[in-house]
Amino acid sequence: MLQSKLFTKTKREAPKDEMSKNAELLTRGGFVYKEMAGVYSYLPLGYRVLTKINNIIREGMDAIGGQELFLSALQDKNLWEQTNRWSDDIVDIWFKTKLKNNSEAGLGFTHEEPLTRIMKDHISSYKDLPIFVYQIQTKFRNEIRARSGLIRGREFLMKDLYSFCKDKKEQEKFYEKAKNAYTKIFERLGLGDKTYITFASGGSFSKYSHEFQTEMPDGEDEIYLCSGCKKVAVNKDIWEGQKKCPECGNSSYTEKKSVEVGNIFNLGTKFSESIGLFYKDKNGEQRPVVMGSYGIGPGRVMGTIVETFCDEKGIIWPESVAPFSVHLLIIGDDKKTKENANNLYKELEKKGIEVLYDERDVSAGQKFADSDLIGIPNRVVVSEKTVKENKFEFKKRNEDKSVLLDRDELFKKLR
RNA sequence: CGGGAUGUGGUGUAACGGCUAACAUUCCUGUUUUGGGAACAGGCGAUUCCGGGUUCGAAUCCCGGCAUCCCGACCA
Repeated sequence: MLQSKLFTKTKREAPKDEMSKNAELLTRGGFVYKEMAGVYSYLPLGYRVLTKINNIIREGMDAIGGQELFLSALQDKNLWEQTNRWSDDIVDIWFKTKLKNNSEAGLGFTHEEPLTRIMKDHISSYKDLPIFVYQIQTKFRNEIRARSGLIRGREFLMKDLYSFCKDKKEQEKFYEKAKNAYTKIFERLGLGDKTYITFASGGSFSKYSHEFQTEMPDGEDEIYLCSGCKKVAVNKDIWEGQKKCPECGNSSYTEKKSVEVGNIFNLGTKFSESIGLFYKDKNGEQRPVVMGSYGIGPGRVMGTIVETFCDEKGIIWPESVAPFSVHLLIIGDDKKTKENANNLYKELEKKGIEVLYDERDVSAGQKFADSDLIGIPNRVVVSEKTVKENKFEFKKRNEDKSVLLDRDELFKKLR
C-alpha cells in the first residue's frame, strides 16, 4: 500500500484525555479513534492488526474443532429471565432498551443463553455431541468505569467459544484441549513469554476456571507467579488456601501486575438445565448437556501487545500481528532512487509481502519518526546512498542498528 | 458508585475580570529542501463544552448540566 493513500495521519502529541500507553500510541499512530469513554473505532491500520489477531484466534479454535457462527447482539428478555440474569440487581452491566411495542431488549454482554436455546433445536441425542462453536462478536457492558484505553471498554470485541458435551469427563477433556490451544494462541500473538495460566476462584457458576494473565505494569489485576515453574500463577484467595503452586508444588512466588487476556470456564449444567437443553443417552435416559465457555478479547489483546512492545518512539509490533510486514521508505527524489524504490515495492507486492511504501513528499525525519511510531517490524530504506552502493538499508524495529544488504540478502530476511 | 482533577482552532498549550483570544503543530500557497518530526514567506481555521447568573466588561468569578481522565470499590 502507498502511504500517500492512507487517509490516517500521525499525531505528534496524544490527546490529553488518553493517559494509557496503548491508547496514546494507537491514537497517535492513527490505529483507533475514540468515540466516547470506553468505545473505540478501528481505523485501517488498527483494523489490519485486529484482523490478524482474530485470524490467529480463529485458527486456534478451528484446530480444536470449533465451528464459527455469529449471534445477534440484541437479546430477548424472556430468555434471560429463565436463567435469572435479566434483573439489574443480578447483572448490573446491561445496556437495555425499550422497543416500539414497549417490550424490552438488551445488548448481549455474553452469549450462553441464546446459544443454549439455539442448541435445543439441534441437540437431541448423545450422537449429536460434543459440539464446539464460537464467534468473534461485539459485546456490550455498561461498565461503571471504562479505562486504560482498549483494555476496558463498554463496547468491545470478544471471541467466545462454547462447548456442549455429554458428561463431565468429555467436557474436562475438551477443557484441557482449549487450555493448550490458548497457550499456543498467546505464543503466536507474541505474548507467550509473559502470559501465565492462572488458577482463579471460579466465578459464580463454575467449580473451576483458569485465566490467562499477561504481565503488564499498568494492568488492573494482580497475580502470584510461582517462582518454581514460572509458568503458573494463582490469584490471592487460592494462594492463601493452599500456599503452594498447584502445578509444581513450589511455595514461593512473586507478585505481578497483569491483565486478563483470556479465560476458560467449566459451566456444568447450569444453563442447560435452566433453559432445557437435554439429550437422550444410549439407554434412552434424558440428561442435561454439560457446558463450558472460553473467552479472549481481541481488542484487549491489541492493547496489551502495544503496552508490552513499545519504546519511547512508538509501537514495536510482533511480526504475527503487524499491520504490514515491511515499511519501505524512500529518501530523496532523484530519478534513480525513485526507480529503485518503486521496483522494490513492486517486487515485494508481487511476492505477497505486505508492504507500506512511504513515498510521501515529506522530510526524511518525518518518515523515520512515523515509521518508528507505527511500528512495522521491518524497515527498508532506499536513498541515493543505497542506490550508489547497489544495496538496501535494512533495520528491524526492535534493533538499533541498520545493515546494508544486497537484493538477495534482503529478500532472505523478509521471507 | 465514593473521592480527586480537567474542559480554549483538528492536536498540544498560553492569556491579572479589561486591546481584534496568543503560541506551536497540523492544513493550504509559493520558494528552497531531503538521513531523524527541515528552512523562509504568506494564508485558512475558535460561538473559549452547554445553559443560566454576577459585572460597565467574563475564557477567567458563581450556580446547574454535560463530557473526559485519574484513584478506590467492581469487573473480560
